[in-house]
Amino acid sequence: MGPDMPGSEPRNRADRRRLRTRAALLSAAREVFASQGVDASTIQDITEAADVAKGSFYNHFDSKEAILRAVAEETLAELARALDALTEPMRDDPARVIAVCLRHTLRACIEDPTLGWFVLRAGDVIALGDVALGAYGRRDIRRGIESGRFRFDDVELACTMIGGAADALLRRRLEGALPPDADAALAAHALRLLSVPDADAYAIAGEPLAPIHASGADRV
Amino acid sequence: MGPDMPGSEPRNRADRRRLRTRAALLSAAREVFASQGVDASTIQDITEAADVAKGSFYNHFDSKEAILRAVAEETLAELARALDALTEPMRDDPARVIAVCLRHTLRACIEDPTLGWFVLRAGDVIALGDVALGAYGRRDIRRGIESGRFRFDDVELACTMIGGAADALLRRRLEGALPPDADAALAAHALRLLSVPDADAYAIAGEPLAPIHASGADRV
DNA sequence: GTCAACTCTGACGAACTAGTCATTTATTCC
DNA sequence: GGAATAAATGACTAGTTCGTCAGAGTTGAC
Repeated sequence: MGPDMPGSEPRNRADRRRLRTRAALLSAAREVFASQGVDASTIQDITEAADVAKGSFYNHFDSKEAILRAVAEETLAELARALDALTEPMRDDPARVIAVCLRHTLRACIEDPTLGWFVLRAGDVIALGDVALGAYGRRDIRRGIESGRFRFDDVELACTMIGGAADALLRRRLEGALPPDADAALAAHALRLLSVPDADAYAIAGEPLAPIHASGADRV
Repeated sequence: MGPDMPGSEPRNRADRRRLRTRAALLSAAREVFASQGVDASTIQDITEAADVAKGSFYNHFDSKEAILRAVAEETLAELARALDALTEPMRDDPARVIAVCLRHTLRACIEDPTLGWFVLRAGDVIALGDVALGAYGRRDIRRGIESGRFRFDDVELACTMIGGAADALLRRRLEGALPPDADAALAAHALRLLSVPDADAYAIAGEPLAPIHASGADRV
C-alpha cells in the first residue's frame, strides 16, 4: 500500500511531496476537463494547469483516461458520502430521499460549475443519474415500489429517464437558461414519473433543503 | 445556385459526379461520426470511408465542423418532414402528437443505429429532444397548456427534461440494456410530466404506431 | 556529510493531423 | 478530335501530441 491509497496518512516529507503533485494533477484535470471537455484536453493542458512538468504526469497516471477515472471516482465517492449522510434521517420515506438526493446533487453542481461541467463532460465515466441515484437511490426507488408508494415497472428505466432529465437540466442551467429553482422542478418531475400524486410531489419537492456543504470537507 | 442546393436536379454528368462525391462524403461522415464519435473522427477517416482522396474533401467542406453541420441539417430536415406529415391528421390532440413524435423518433433511431448514434454523438449540433420536439412539438405543448390539456409552467423546462430523458433512453437502448417497448414508456413519461392523468397517458402512449418508413425516401 | 532511492524535469523522437497545391483525370462545348 | 473548364488526386509542409529518458533536484538513513 503506497502513499497514493486513500486512508494511509503520508508519513514523511517525501510522501507528502508525491501526494501534493498527484493532488495538483487531479485538481487541474478536473478544471481542465470541465472547461474544455475531456476530448479537447491534452495532457500538456493538465500539467500546465497543475504547474508541473510533463514527465511528472507519467509518474502518477498512465494516460488521460486513467486520470479521468481517478477524478471521477474521487468525485463520485465524495458526493455519495454526502448524500448518504444527508438522507440518513429520512430512510423511511423513499419519496423524500429521492427528492433530496436529486435536489442536493443538482444544487452542488450548479453552485460549483467546475464540478457541474466535469460531471457533464465526463459523461462516459460518470453520469449525473448515477451520482444522485447511485446504489442508494436505486435501493430507495425499489423500496418505494415495494411499499406501494411508487408505481413503476422497471427501476432501470426510471433511473435512466430521471438521470437523463437531470443531465439535460443541469446543462441548460449551467448555460444560464433556466430559473434558479430548477432543482425543485426536477425532483417534482421524478416523483411524478414514479406516480406520486401531483400535490404530494410538489409538496415534497418544494420543502426547504438543508444547506450542507459536504463537498468542502476534502477541498485541498 | 450550384448543383449542391437541394431541389436543383443535376443537369449533366459533371454535376452528377460532383454530387456523388459529396453524397459519399456525407454518408461516410455520418457513419464515422456514429461509430467513433465526432471528436475521435479525423477527416482522413471520413475520406477513406467514402473512398475519396483527402484533397477532395476540401472541394466540398471547409472543416470537420462544416460537414458535421451539413449531416446534422440533412438528418434533422429528414426527420422533421416525416414527423410533420405523420402528425398532420391529429393536430387537434396535442397529447397524441407529442406521443407519436417521441415514439417515432426513438424508433427510427433504434431501427437505424447509425442514425441513433449519430444523433447522440453529434450532441452539440443536434439533440434528440430538438428532433422530436422541434418547432412543431413545442408548438403543440404550448397549445396543450393553453387548452388545459397539459399543466406545466415552463415549456422550455418541459422540453429540456423530456429531451434529456429521450437521449438517455436511446443511449441505453442502443447499448442493448432496455426492453424493445421503451418508446411507449418514454411517451407515457412525457405525458405524465405534462400532468396528463396516468390512465390517459398509458392509453395514448400505448396506441399502435403507424409503421412509416419515411427516412427511406432519400437513402442513396 | 555522504550515499542510495525516489521524484521531478524538459528536451527529444515518433506518430499523427489539418490544410495546400501542382498535377492528373473527367467532362463539356465547339 | 481538341481546347477549356472543373473536379479529383495524393504528396507535401507545418504544427500538435504522445510517451520516453537521461540528468537534476529532494529526501531520509546512516
